[in-house]
Amino acid sequence: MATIKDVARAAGLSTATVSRVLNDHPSVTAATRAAVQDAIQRLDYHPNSAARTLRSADVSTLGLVVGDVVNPFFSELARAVENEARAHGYYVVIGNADEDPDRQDEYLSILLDRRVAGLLLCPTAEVSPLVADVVRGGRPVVFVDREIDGLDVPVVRSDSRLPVTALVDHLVRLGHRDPAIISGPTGLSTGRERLAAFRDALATHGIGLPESRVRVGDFQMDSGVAAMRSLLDQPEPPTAVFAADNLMALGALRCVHERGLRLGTDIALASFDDLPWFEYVEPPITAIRQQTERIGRTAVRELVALLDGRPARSHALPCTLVTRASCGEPVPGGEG
Amino acid sequence: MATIKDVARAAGLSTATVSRVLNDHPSVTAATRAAVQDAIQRLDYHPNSAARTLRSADVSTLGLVVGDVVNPFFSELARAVENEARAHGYYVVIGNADEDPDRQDEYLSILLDRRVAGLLLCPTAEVSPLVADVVRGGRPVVFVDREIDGLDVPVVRSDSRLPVTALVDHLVRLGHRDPAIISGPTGLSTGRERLAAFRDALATHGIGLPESRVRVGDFQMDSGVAAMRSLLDQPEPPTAVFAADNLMALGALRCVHERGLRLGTDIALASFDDLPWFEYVEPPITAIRQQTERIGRTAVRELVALLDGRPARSHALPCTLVTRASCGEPVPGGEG
DNA sequence: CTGAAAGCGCTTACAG
DNA sequence: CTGAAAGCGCTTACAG
Repeated sequence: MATIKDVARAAGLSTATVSRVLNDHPSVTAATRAAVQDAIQRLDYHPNSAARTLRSADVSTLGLVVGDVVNPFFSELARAVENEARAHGYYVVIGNADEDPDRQDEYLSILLDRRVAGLLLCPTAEVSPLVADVVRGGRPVVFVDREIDGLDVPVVRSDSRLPVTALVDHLVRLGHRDPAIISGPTGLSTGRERLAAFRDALATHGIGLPESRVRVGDFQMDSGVAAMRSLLDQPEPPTAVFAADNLMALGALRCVHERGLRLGTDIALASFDDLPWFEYVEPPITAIRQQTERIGRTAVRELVALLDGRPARSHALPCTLVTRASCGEPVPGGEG
Repeated sequence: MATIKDVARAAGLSTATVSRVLNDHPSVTAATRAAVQDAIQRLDYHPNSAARTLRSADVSTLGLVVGDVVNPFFSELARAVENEARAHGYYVVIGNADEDPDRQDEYLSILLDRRVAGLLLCPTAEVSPLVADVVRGGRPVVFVDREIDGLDVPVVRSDSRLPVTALVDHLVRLGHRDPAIISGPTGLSTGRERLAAFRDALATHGIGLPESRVRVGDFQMDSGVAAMRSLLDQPEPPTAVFAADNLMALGALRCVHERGLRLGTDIALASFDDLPWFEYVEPPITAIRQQTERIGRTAVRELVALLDGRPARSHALPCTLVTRASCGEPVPGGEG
């Protein structure tokens, strides 16, 4: 692999000059610049970023470790992060934890090894020595979507309490007296919060949430299928199910179809996370809509603040309940 | 931040010995090891990985530049790539081109700068000097999903001809005499191939494909909405539309709903790319199913072959037409 | 405007 | 088993 020395030799110049060209230093003649660029071209030279960052930390790239790339919430988030980052002059390199704490840590250290300027992390586990180290080491980190107790890191996420309460009110109004939940992992803040909000809102209506009405999935599709089956296999199955993310809702939907049940009539279903196609299912699916793009953009802004030496703060962004017909009779003016 | 020197000084040893402890070198006394570990603890020392990888090249990571992260095809591909890569001992770092050739090139060079061992690329543009350079520079590269004319790079992709022909037969059998297509960019091999296959298959039935039956999108959702509107706004709109990827199909679906049309009755719709929720729309959507996971895994295997100094080859994997009801009356035994 | 030289924080033959 | 020293590929004052 060609090094800066090879380029310098090929161009008949010093490595210092080559370096200046690489870094767009103003004091280089156009001719010299051209000669260097030509040599770079010919040798297919790519600067070694390890060496580069050893001298001066690379400040052009942010790292994003996402919970699960195939989850539309995270891919939309990734796109928003990228767009906002570019507006600030940063690139984004993505690692996929696939909801696996070990993978998360691996990508964390890979990204760190590559000396990204800052990190956006959707934590996949509550306890990770690596994450704790990174944070305490003073590296610029912002959490997205999920937080970790005891770590003082800015978090940008949705506030689930209000919309979940609204959903429960909606369900109760439609006559559901025993709603169930397919929860996310209780080891994740989002899993815990949505479950707690659901339980508390039910309590308001004098409805309990016994074990027979709770299944814990992993935010991925298959766990939604399994959870739904298990809920429906009970002697007295629930009449309504709230899936704590879109992938588990998709899994639940698969189960409903498997069994030939009619959505909205035989069984009500609602999802945390709204997706475009929810509108086109028959009947359309009631969902809690997060401001995914805003979450991504806000997180980047807070990270950029950190990088600029300014203080960063946390955000809990509001969500909207979009009532459609999947929980029973359609509500007039549904798209609220 | 503490360096290896600080640790050495604190422990009264040389940096060489500290390094040996860090790398679990066998020839270190237990006592020495303990002393070093103690110093590391006290100073909260974290090795500088840039310096580390400067000495010993990192060969553990592959780069993947994807066409568009929010496209489920690519996110499923990314997951498959990652799983297969891990089975071979590699990590995968992802860059998102967002179907933008400039972004693609930027991520290409970022990944190259960061010294990935090899590259998986879904080319976003036919002409890219950077891509050509990389390939000619002899770097291990495998194309996924799309190929570039004139570049001799192994490609792993779907063979679209057969399934598109089957789809056209299906449409014609259901009485559609003027099917239209929402094509992908003709600057991309996938865009061109699917369009050509569609046109050729129609010709077989003595049906032409005039300009009024072709709209060109960019494989993203909004372009599907616009294309569908434009198709339907004609004096004599088509009775059937084939969207050349899932995101444009979703856009087309949005338009169908906007206009209050009944899918399968007022307008037929089929998609290249199958998605789980296509089954749950009313009526369910006919689609061409790619072997996405297999594409990803095969591509990694070919790249690994290249990295191991073995020859790599191209693959055109077969697809299946999954006929559902969105193009007219349901076909018995649809899931074929 | 350009070059010689020091040095970023590590690892690793080479000695002892 | 441990240390002195060279060097990985860059960048950047410091000269000229």
